[in-house]
Amino acid sequence: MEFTSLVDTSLDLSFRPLPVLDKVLKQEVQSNFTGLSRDNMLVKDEAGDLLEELNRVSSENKKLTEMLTVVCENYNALRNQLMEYMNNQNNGVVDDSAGSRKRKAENISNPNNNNNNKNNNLDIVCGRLSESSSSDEESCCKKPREEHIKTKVSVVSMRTEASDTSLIVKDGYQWRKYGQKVTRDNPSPRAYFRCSFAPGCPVKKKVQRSIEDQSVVVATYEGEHNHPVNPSKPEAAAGTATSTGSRLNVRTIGGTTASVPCSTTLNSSGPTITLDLTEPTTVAKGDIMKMSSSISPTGGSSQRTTEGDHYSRPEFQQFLIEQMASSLTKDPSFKAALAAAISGKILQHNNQTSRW
DNA sequence: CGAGTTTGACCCGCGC
DNA sequence: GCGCGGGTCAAACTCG
Repeated sequence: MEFTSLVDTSLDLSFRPLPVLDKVLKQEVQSNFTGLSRDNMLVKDEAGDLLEELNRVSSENKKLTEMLTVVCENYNALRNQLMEYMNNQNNGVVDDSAGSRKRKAENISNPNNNNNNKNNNLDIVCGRLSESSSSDEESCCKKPREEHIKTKVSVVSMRTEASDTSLIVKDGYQWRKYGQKVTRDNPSPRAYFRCSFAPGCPVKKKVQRSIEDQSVVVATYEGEHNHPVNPSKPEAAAGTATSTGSRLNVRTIGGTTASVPCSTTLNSSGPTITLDLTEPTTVAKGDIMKMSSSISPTGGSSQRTTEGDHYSRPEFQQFLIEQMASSLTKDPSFKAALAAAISGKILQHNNQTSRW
């Protein structure tokens, strides 16, 4: 969805006063000046001062307008960059498993097996992948792709009941477990899940209990969903862990953090956000949006939610715009500058029309 | 009966 | 080249 399609965030400072307003202003100015003409001597000094003041304010307004233009340009440039980044994320989703390896033995011994059929299906779904099947292309694109995937990795840790041995993290999506492995560095097994809600969805997640705290389940998400959250599980979509009552910590691989209306903690792997979800009331979607958009002034650059695609959702974008608008309108200096710019434009316009 | 889970085997990258 | 370990596959099994 086009970001700009929601709200035109650009500031239109070009002055096009309504004819009625223009008339009223002219009358006002005229009456003021006719009133002043009665006492010319006294007015001359004041007029000189006022003109001086007017010139000063006008030049100030000019500067402010220029600054505002620069700010708008910068904002637009940033917005374009953001759009580009988001488009890249949406379009550049690569299923690293699909175009991938086929079992050598199976290919030799049984070339018509199900595995081949599966890969063909995936090639159809993710047309991009079939293009990259040649080994040359694969090798030359390997590094950037890996880097790209790295940017889409997010980690979610969730505190569960100690008695709960399942490795289930309910997050609104439908997952299919395809493997489990005991890793060397952690005695608890790691479970591998693939998103099964939409065919061809490239997202995978690994779930493993924390080595430091066995009651904490750490889920690592890779990739980005190419479909919305499962609508049949709205409670889970809001980030609620339903099974046992739990706490949810969200952080990105980059170690960034977010200021959210809940407690923040520091652990060995960096700052994390703890959402106390043990309460029976579910977290509203709006709250998640708030959390997603509340960027810590001290923490870092960005914060992604569990799925990361909240950014591309219209509700989030609307919320972001509202936040930006409200922060601007709450800023008295911005309001003063805007008022001065507008009044300057009005005066400038009056000067021009009075000259003609 | 279909969808999901379990689990042993296999693949592959990486370090030595 | 070899072994290790993480990741994946797929047949067997379970469950609703």
